[in-house]
Amino acid sequence: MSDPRRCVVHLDLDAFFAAVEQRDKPSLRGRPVVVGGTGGRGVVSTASYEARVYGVRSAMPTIEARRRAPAGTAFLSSRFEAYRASSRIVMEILRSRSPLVEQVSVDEAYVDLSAAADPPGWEGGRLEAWCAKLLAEITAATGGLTASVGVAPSKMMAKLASEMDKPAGTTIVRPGEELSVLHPLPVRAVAGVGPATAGRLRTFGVETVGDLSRVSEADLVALFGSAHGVGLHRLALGRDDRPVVPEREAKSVSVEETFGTDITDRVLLEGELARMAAQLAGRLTRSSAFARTITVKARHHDFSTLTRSSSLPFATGDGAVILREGRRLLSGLDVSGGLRLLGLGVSGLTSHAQDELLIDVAAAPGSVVELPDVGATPVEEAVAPPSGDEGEELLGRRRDGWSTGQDVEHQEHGAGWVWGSGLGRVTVRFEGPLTPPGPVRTFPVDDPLLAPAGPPEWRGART
DNA sequence: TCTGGGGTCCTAGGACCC
DNA sequence: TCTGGGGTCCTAGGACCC
Repeated sequence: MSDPRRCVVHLDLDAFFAAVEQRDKPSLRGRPVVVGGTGGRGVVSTASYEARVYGVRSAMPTIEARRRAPAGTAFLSSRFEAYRASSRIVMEILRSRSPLVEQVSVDEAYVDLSAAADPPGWEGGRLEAWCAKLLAEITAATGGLTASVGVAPSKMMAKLASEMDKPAGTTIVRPGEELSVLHPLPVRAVAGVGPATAGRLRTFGVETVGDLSRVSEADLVALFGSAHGVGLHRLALGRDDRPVVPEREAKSVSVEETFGTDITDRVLLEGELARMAAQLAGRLTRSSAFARTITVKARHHDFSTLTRSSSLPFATGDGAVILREGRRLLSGLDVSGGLRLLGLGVSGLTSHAQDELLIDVAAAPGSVVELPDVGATPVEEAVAPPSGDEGEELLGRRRDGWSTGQDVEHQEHGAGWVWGSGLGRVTVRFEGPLTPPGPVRTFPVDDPLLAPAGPPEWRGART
């Protein structure tokens, strides 16, 4: 069993993206809201609880969600800036409780309370009171967002506990109670058991974690390999001593895009590659990182996906170098059948550029070392000119520049959000987190009085 | 139903070196 | 001439997670 002295908290913000939208858009409160890709190939990121009633789920194609959801459901594109702002507030609150906080994603974190200055302990009702206070503080500080929390002696059990009473619930699994909670659950509850592993286990009659716990470690290793097999065996027995790790260094950075229609035109694809290379270079620069390995990813019309990668003899943060490698890798791929997705990534990250001098020294005397033209070519100039409206349309981008849910500011009507756009018009609802539901007005898409805006200020909202 | 975008970790084979 | 074993690096693909 895991160390009973450990006390791990898992916190999960409830329907996070949708909840932020309902907070910031009063007319959507109490109504079904679906956040995610709104285009033909989009998928759902988050559905509000009102939308889940109709069977709308995360990762579902948006097309399917539109079929299931009732009329009047809001389909919004994501506003990551707004979600990050609220996430930061929540993470700060968690860090005020313990120095050991591991942020898993924008809406999820572990806290190791064993490292806290004044841990509440398992006995009495102190832990319950501690959780209630935490959740109340989060709700107050975020303008009404709710979270669910689980507490247990290990990460796995804390996470499972946080899922048992949603939304806004608290579940505590005390030392010694783990197996009675864990074993009745389906195998999918174990971290690392996805559709493939669950499917293979089912063919052996293994349905629950209890079933899994009765399979020998040797059999699991034979089936799933050493790392996965050993891990499954331990977790099924409730043994989980994975530490709460505050900071991890990124191992790779990537950008990818699924197009509105499959693309066969290499000029268009190289233009996309250039955009991605510039984006990657910017992200590397901002984190003072350099990369040695470049990877191109391509998905065909039939969803088959392949990657091609190559490692440079030096680390680079230069978009032109990344782009040149990317183009070389792309040139070796067959795109005649059309690509539905193109991606570009870098890995082998280091915090310093291994400058070419090192390679020079390492090279045999007299040999010629081909140096990269570091920084010589601005990425934008290294490719064909932007593809124009026709290209944008093929790529599946909005030509009018407005996305549903986006924050805007109108010089006469004030702050609002894009309710919808098309046919040269954009409709805006003028309301914000601190106002009552507001009126709707329609403008030409190029109305000079209308401009994109940052996330609205919600502090002071009544909860 | 027809499948996003950002990641992590693992495996396996081949090259290469000692 | 035919043979070893181990270690590291690289590439490709797949499972999984949020």
